Amino acid sequence: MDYRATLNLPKTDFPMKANLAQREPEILKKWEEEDLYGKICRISADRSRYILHDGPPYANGHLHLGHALNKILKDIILKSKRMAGFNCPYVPGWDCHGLPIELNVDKELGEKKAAIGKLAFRAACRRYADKWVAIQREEFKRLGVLGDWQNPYLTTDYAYEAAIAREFNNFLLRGLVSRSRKPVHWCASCRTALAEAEVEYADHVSPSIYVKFPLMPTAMATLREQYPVLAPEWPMAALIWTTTPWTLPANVAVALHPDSVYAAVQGNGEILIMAEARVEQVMAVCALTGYRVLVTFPATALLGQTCRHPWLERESPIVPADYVTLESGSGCVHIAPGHGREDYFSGLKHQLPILSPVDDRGHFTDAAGPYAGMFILKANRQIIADLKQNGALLDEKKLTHSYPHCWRCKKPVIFRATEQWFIGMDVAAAIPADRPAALADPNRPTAVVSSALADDLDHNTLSTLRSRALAAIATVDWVPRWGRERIHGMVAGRPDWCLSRQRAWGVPITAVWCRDCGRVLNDARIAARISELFRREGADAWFKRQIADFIGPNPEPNPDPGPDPDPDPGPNSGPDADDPAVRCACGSTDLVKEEDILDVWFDSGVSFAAVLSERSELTSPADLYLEGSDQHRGWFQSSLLAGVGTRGTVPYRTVLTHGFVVDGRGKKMSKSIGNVIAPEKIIKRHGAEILRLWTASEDYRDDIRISDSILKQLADAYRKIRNTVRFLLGNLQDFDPAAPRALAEGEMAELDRWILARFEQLKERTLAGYEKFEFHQVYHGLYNFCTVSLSALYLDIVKDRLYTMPVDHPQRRAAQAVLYEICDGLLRLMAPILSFLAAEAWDYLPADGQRESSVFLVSFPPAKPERLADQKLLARWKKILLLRAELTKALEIARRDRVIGHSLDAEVVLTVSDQWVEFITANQETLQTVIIVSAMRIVPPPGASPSPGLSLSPSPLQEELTKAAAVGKQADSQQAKKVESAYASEEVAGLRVLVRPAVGDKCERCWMLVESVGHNPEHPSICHRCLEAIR
RNA sequence: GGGCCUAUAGCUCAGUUCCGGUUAGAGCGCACGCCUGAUAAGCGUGAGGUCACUGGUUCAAGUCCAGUUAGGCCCA
Repeated sequence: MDYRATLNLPKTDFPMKANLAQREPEILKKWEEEDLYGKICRISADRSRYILHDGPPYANGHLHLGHALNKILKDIILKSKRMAGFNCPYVPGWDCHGLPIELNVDKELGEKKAAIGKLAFRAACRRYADKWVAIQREEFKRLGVLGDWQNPYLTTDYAYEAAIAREFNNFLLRGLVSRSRKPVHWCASCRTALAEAEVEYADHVSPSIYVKFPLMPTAMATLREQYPVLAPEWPMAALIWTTTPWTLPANVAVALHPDSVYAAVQGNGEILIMAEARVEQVMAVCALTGYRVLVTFPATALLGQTCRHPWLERESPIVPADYVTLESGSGCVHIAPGHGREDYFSGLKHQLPILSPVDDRGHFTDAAGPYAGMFILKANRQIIADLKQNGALLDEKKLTHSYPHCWRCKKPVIFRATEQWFIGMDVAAAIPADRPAALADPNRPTAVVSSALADDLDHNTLSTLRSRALAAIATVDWVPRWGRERIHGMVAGRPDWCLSRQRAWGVPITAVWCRDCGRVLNDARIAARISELFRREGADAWFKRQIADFIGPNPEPNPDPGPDPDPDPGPNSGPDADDPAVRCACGSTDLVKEEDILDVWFDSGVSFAAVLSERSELTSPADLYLEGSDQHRGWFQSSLLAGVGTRGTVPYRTVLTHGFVVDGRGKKMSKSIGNVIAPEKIIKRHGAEILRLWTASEDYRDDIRISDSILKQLADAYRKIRNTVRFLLGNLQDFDPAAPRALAEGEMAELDRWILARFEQLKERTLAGYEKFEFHQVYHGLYNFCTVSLSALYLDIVKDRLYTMPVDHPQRRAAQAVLYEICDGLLRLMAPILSFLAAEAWDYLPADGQRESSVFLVSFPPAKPERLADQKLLARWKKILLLRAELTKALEIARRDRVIGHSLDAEVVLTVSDQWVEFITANQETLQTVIIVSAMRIVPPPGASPSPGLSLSPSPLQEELTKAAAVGKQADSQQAKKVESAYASEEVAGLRVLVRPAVGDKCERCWMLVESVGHNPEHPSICHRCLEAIR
């Protein structure tokens, strides 16, 4: 008879093979069709909100792994928060303005760009950004990220552009914005400013000259006082080296390295000051022989003194600068803040004037005196000649070196100071007090920089943006904790925020200034008009419209002004058709609008105002910002400054950062190394689910590695989890979760109660992991539970009960109830990470009539802490598992020795020391079940007298062993020898284990070796237990 | 060059938040075996670590301190 058919073997349609590349798109389609995200929002509408505000990725190019990591982390957090009972709307965003898009559109347009005009060019940029938003949106959705993909926020939305202008003007009105000069890369041929990305480095031949800057009399006197060897008859000069003679007219200082030693070198009847370490080389280059180092002294001896410009009546103070190098030159550096980046910072630090007597075309202006009108590179020669003539030149050579060139016209570029717009970090200004309530009001008027602001301006004491931002940093929860140090250091040390870019694609600096006096108009009425027009027409309005539309009385009063939230506007509160035309304080009406473009960091920095405060489903401040650690310099900081500067408060409560994706050896990914892995490739090969698992599996606070072998490992782990779930489902095919439970929990088998306790521990660990954003803890917990607790232990053991017992046997039903609860709970716990697996398997879980249609509509499994209350249970199992480990070792030895194959072939005979006797006797049945053998007996140790009260076999072990060998079915002398050497445990003192073939025949149905097999003539090949089961 | 951070088996992580305490653990992978009623599955056993390196504090250091090396982010 075929007894196989009488077993309850697992059965399920849930496929073993995931085939994710194909299945995932189907699941996504289903989510979209049933509007899963919308459903979740609807059922959680009245729950308390948890707002994760999306930092907008840049709308350019396909996604890389960094994007995937970031968005998946966000998705895991949001899904886990939803399942933990929160209402979590997710509005994804994109950063759509800025240079990279402009450059790419430039490339696409080629020659045409010049012809089409600014507005058409901006339209092309908008189309370009829209195209990439559409592409990236699909790529993000493919990762299984749930969100309001139909209504994302784009920084190019008209309302968003209006918000950017509004917030800029908010800064302006508070007195935080100013104009001043700053050097930028400038192409004199294209007559335009260049960004770093537009500069290419190539070899260039420059003059290399050493120039003397005579010390002023006081400086010489001070030095001589300290170092009398410096005789008064010799003039002294600091010797500087430069490759850009044309910057000398803009010289305002000479810098020394503050920690270096300088030398006074005598030669040619004069004394030259230079770094001691450079003397030999400089003298060699300048071919000066017979020189003599008179004395050396620390730089401090000269710092604070002054020298004289080589030909101008201008003093040049001697200042310290860390960037002075002793690798080249003389150790004395000529400083022209208008023509160099480092020079500029020195200028700011020492309050030096920023001179830049060079016009758009690269010609000297009148301020350059005798060189006015000359092209700067041509003027080099003249300047050198003049220096030579007045004796200031020590040496002149040619030098070939790497020099920046314009990417388009390939001509060398220059550094030139131009007027730029800044937010001042240290300006005393009317920064509002921290009043989050005002921010949270969704009805806050947006088109009007209104009475609320006027109120702020009146009532707040002045403070600086830097001090307020630093104070605000302390109120935020930074995860990991060092984020606070990092951003604090950056904010403390950062220069003023340079807002202006000489570009075309972006929101303009919406400032109006007076052509006559240069003053910037600070007028709330103008700000309000700008904001309103942008809202209707986008930022293009600035370029499309005349200035009168922004400054004059509103030319076309809005026929539908909308609800006025403030019925009694203050004196400065909005457009009014009766207002007279705006004038500058100087009386002039000759006003111009600025055409520079705002830094894109400003765009995204005000996203809290443009999105969180504007959309009814969102709130500001957000609960969480989550980005890569580079954003301490970027978005976290721009948001901080924008929030503090305009609202007096930070737009986030918690900031979570992740590291960067690196390759298997920990090296950063770069095209040139060729170690870049595209997410698309991984999705095609393994599925997005593996990418999600990868995101969860590593501790993302550090950099996270990826490689083929890591992916393979994760794919293996996925398969293990999937198979475990499949096995659970297969054993639940005949289970009705709605039916009354066969056994109360207290009546369940020891094994069942243990696994439920383990599951409880898993729940605790998992929920804590989600709570702390430590998803690798969640992953390891889930995975270990599946492999160790379930697959290797509980499921392997409980198979016998599930397969062989009668369908309705209480013990079998009890096991199923356990499986059901665990399967249901596991799917819930894994859903935020293994979203596709959880969603797919959810549909195969037996329904109880109340079941939600998607795992994402339910909560995490409820905690049942009472299961962990029984400390004795857990302590008992610690011992049981320790014994199991020892017994399986003994079984393995027997297997190796060909005594047994399957563990059910075995009978285990063991002897233990007194301290273990009681425990093992009491748990004998559980132990036997746990090691899956056919029989187990406990005998006293050799020579021991039987303990009273214990039902132990009285025969000593040795006797037992001999007997066992004799009755063994295939007993022969060789076998007897093997059997004699019982395994002695090292872990459990006194434990000796004998493994031998079990007595009896193998039951064809349950595979146990039982003496009752053969007793029933009708069913001679099965045991008594199975006989019961099939009746 | 500066700021912040990281370093535990081949891989991914634990190692009891700040106040150090037995022989440093897990899973995977690998090797060897078992099973053939989870089967392109399942089970078992085993081998893998100078806790990056050097020095210091201490009775005692993976853990605390300093430096070095390698790597990452941001600046210069």
